[in-house]
Amino acid sequence: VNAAEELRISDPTVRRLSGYYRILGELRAGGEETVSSYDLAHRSGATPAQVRKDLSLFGHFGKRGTGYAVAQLETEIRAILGLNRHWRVGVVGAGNLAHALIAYREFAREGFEIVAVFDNDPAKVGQDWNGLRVRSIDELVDAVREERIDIGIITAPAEAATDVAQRLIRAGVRGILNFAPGKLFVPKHVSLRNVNLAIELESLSYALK
Amino acid sequence: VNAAEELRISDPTVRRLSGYYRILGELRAGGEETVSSYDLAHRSGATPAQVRKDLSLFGHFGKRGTGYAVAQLETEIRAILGLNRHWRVGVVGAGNLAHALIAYREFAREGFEIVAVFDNDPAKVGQDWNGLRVRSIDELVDAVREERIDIGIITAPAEAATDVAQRLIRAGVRGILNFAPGKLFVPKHVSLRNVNLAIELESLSYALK
DNA sequence: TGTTGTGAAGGCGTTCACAGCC
DNA sequence: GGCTGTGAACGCCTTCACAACA
Repeated sequence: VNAAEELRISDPTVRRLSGYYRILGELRAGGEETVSSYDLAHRSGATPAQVRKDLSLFGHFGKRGTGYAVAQLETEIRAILGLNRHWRVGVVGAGNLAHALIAYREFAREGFEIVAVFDNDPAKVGQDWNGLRVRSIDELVDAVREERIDIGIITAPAEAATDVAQRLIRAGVRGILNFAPGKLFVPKHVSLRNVNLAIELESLSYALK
Repeated sequence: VNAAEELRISDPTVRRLSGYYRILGELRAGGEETVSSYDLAHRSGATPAQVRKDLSLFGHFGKRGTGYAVAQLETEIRAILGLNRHWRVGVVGAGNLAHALIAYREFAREGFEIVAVFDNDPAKVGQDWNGLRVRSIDELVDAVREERIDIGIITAPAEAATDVAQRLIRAGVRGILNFAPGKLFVPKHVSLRNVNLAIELESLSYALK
């Protein structure tokens, strides 16, 4: 019974699932075979009821009196999150953040492969980045199509972000992860996630004041 | 009239304020003197009612029929967010992400100064990073106290994050921005913000599936 | 007239509490 | 006895709608 296609799942739920998924990987590596909603809750920062409700939206994965089978639940969530396929990713902006993303082990492990890097600085174009040649922004639209890139990550500065997003969308990417501050307008068939480091630090500042 | 000390302000509200603040800076640079809740809403992705409600939690900043005075509102929000003071920041984990943070112009402009970098890799300790000497993790507690560091940023790998957080807390930081996956347990006098890149990409993956 | 400030209504996610099942 | 699955209650944030006012 999979209700995913019918039911609307909230963003917080999806983000928690991602958390459960990581924990399940650790539990499996540690030899655990079952886990209760209480344990998952404690490790993830959620509540037991929350864990059960989140999982029940997608099926009946648990056994009363026992809990959830670690390996099976991990497989279920992998499928729910769409991690049992390969995602081809392009990064725009060949700076330090791009370097950090390319080096990030977690990504490759979950099926996100960075297959292209772009920059508008002629001095950077042509450089070798972990085996990838940095390409010009002018090649972006064609390259995204050729490389069949699904997801674009914008690490370019704010001034360039709008233009970069338009190119990515024109080239047909369906998802964008944006690190530049400022609002991007995207058509509704494109999914957008924003990570704004200034907001994180400023909300900390507010809490500390 | 400042209700900040009495009223409980929600996290979403604070994050939106941070967005308004950035936009106000742009408007001022563009020579705008007033702005309406409609305009701020459109530029930030909120709704006009939301903008007015957020601002009304802290005072009566607007003029009916006219809108908000850009420069004045910017000053108000700066004070609300605690950005009219200097925050001393330490980064733990001298990798690519740390490089990106140190190079990030936005931070310095808003009063966040990175004054120390730490790593546990002997090969990195002693290296020069934009004028900062990379210090050993073993120096962390003493250095945080000496340098009067308020905020710690954890860019270390997941395995090290718990230990790093404990050291930061023992040394007396009041805020932590954590980039490592996994839950950190902090006492309630310490504020914690998490940025988890895997969750961002996986929630995109879910939306695209 | 144009726009703010705000009580009231609405919507949505979380928590409760317990029936159901192993 | 232990733990899941879930309808109902709750609480919180958002949106509405309009009075107040420049």
